[in-house]
Amino acid sequence: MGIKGLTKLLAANAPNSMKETTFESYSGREIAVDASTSIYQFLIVVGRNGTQMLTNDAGQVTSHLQGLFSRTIRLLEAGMKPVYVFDGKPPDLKKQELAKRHSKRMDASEYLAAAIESGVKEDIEKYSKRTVKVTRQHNEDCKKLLRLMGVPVVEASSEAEAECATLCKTGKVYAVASEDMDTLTFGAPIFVRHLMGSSRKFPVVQYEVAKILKELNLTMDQFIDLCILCGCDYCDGIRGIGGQTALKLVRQHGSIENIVEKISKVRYRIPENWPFQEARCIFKDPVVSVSDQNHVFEWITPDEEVLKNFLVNENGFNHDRVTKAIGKIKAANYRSSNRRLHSLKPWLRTSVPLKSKETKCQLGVPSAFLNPKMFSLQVYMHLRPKLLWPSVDELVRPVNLFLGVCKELALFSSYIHVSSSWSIFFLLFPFQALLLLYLMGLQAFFDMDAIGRLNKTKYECLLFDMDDTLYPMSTGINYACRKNIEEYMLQFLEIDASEVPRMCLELYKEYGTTMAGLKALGYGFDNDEFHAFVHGRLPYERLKPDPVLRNLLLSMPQRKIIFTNADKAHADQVLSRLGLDDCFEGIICFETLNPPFEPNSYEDEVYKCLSSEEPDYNLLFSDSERKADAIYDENDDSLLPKSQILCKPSLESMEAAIQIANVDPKKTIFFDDSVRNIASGKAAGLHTVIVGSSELVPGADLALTSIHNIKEALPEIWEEEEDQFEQVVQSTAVETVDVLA
DNA sequence: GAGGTCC
DNA sequence: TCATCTGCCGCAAGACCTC
DNA sequence: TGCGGCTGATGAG
Repeated sequence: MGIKGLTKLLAANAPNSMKETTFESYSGREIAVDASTSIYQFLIVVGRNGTQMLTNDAGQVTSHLQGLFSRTIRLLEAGMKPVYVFDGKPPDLKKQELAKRHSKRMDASEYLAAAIESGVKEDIEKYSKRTVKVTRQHNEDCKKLLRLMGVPVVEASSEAEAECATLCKTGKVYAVASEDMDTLTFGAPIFVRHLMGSSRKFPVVQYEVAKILKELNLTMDQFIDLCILCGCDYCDGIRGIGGQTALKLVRQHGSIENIVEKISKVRYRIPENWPFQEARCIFKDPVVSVSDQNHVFEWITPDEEVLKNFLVNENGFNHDRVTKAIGKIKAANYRSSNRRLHSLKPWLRTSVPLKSKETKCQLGVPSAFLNPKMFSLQVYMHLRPKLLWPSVDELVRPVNLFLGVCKELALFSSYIHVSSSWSIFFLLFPFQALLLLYLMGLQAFFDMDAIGRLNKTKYECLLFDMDDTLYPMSTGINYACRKNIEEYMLQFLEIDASEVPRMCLELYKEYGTTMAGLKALGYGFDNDEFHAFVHGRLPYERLKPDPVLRNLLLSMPQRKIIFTNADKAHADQVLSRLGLDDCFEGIICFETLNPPFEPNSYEDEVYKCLSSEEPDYNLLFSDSERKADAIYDENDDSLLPKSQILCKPSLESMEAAIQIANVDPKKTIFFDDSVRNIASGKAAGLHTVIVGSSELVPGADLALTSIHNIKEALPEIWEEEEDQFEQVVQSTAVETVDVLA
C-alpha cells in the first residue's frame, strides 16, 4: 500500500517537489530498481491469456524472464545503468500487512475456481491476476538472468525500498525508480515514478526529498511521522486523520507523540498498542546490507553462451531473438563506457577552473584513433599482451610506437569480435595481424589454468594492499574516510552538497581515488593538507592488534611489501595499530608513486619538443602516460583529463610498483580487496588474490573471504623454497621503497 | 495505433 | 456548507513487431 | 498494488 494518499498530498501541498521528466533524461545514470515490484507486474501481464502464461517445455512460467529481459535491455539501450534490488526478510511489523495480502489471494483463488467452473472469461482473467505471488523461484530465476546479462544485483537485508534509498543516499545510484511512495519515506534523495510505464499514459515524475521537506516545511523526522499518520505498510494511521489533517497536525505539534497528547480523544481514537515508534524506526534506521562503501557497480559484458543456454535451452526462448538481444546489450555497454567519460564533463565545465589551457601540445593525439578507454576494462586486460611491455622506457622509440599500434589493433579486434572483420584486417594489415595472432596465442598460453600456475610456481614476494585487506571492512575506517573526503570537498573545494556524494564516487570509479580525480579535474589543493584532513581524524582506535595475522605474516618466507594508495602517515598509523609494523619490508604508498613535483623536467621536454622544427609528439606521448598532466581539450569529446596522481588501479601504477619493489611479477602474489585493482594487477602479470570475497572476480586467481584464511588457501607459500639464496639476494634491492621506521 | 505475439 | 475522510468498485498493470 | 470515481458520513466554521 505504500503511503496512503501521499501522491495527492504532495501534489496539493508540495507541487514544486515533483517534476515531469522523460525516460531519456536518465541516460547515463545508475538507477536502483525494486526487482520484486517489476517481477510482480511481469507475472500479471506478460503473455497472459486467462490463466495461461508463457512457459518453458517443463511447463514452468517464464513471463517474468521475458519481461525482465526486454525491460532491462530497454533500460540499457537508453543508456541507463540499472541495479536491481531484491527484497530480503520483511520486518516483523509488516507481517500483518502480508497476512492481509495472503488472505486476499486466498479469496481470489476461490473466486477463480468458481469463475473457471462457470467459464466466464473476464472473471477468470481478473481473479487469476489477483492470485499472482512472486515466489522464491521467480526471484532466483531473475537474479540468474541479470547476472548473466552482466547487470548488478543487490540482495537487500530487508526491504528493497530501504536498500534502494540507501544506495541513492550514498551516491551509488543517481535515483530510485519505483512505484512505491514509501521510497521517499526511506529518504531516497531522488525518486522516479512511472519510469517503466510503457503505456506512456502517465508521464515520468521525479520527486526530490529535499524539495518536499522544504515545501512542506518539515524536517525528515516530521515527514516520516506524516507518512505514518497517513497509513503505511507497518501500521495504520488514526481513524479520521487523512493526509491533510496529518500535515496540519505535524506542522502544529511537531511529532506524533505531541499530536497524540494534544488531539481530542473523543474525536480521534488512538489505536491500542499503536506501533508508530517501531514504524518510525524502520523508516529512519532501516536494516540494510552493510556494503563496502567503495564498492563500485559494474555493468559487464554478458556471459553469452551461458545466457543463451539459460534462455534458449532451459526456457525455450527463440535463439535468434536472444542472439539479437545480446547484441543490443553489448552495443549498449559499449556506448555506455564512452558515455561514462562524458558524465564527468559537467563538473569540468561548470565548477572547475580549467587547468592546462596554456599547454597547446596535444599529447593524446598519437593514440586518438583508438583510445584504450573506449574499451571495457576486462577486454583491455585480457587482450593486452604482457610481452608487449617488457620495460617500455628501455625500448627504442620506433619499437615503442609500433607496439603501441599493435596494442590498439589488438584492442580493436577484441572489440569487434567479428570473423569477417578479421579478413579485412588481414588484408589491410597482414604483418600486424600475424604478430597479433602470435601475441594472442602467447597470451592464451599464459592465461591457461591460472590457478594451476599459482600452485606450481615458487613465490618471491607478496604484495599486500592495506585498507580493507589487512583488516575487515566492518571496522568502518573506510566509511569514515569517505565521509571525511566528502566533508573536505564540501568545506574546502566548495562543491555543491547535492553533487558531493555522487562526484566522490564517480571520481573514485574513474580515477582509482577521489583525490586523483579531483586533481585531474583541476582542483588545486595541497596533497598533504588533504591527507591530513581525511586521515587525521579517522577512528583508528577501532583497529586492534591482530596477533594471528602477525604470526602468519612473520612465518611467511617471502618478501612482503605493502602497496596502498593511502599516504605514508595513514599506512604507519594503521600498521602500528594492527601491530604489524615490523612485518613488512617496505611500503609503496602515495608519496612513493607521487614524489614532490620537480620543475624543469617535463616542462623542459614539452618546451624542447614544441620549439624544435619538427616536433616529435611520440617523444611526449610515451612520457605523458607516466607523468600525466591535466590535459583537456574542449573540442575533443572523447578524452577526460588525465590524472596527475599515479595510483591503483592504473596499469602504470602497477608497473611502477613492480619496478620499485624490483620484483618479478610472475613470482609475486598481489592481495587486494578491489576488483579493479585485481584486474589491473593481473594485467601487469601478477598472481592475484581477491580478499574479502568468496567469489572469483575477473583477473583473480584465488578468492579469500579473509586474509586470515591465507594458510588454508595458499599452503604453498609456506612450502620449502628450493633456492632461498635467490630470495635473499633479491630482498636487498628495495632501497627506494619507504621503509617503515 | 491496433492487434498479435513472446514461451 | 464545505472540507475531509472512508469504503467500495472497476480498471490497468510489458515490450516488441507487423500491418 | 494504485488510482480515480463515486457515495455517504462526519465535523468545523
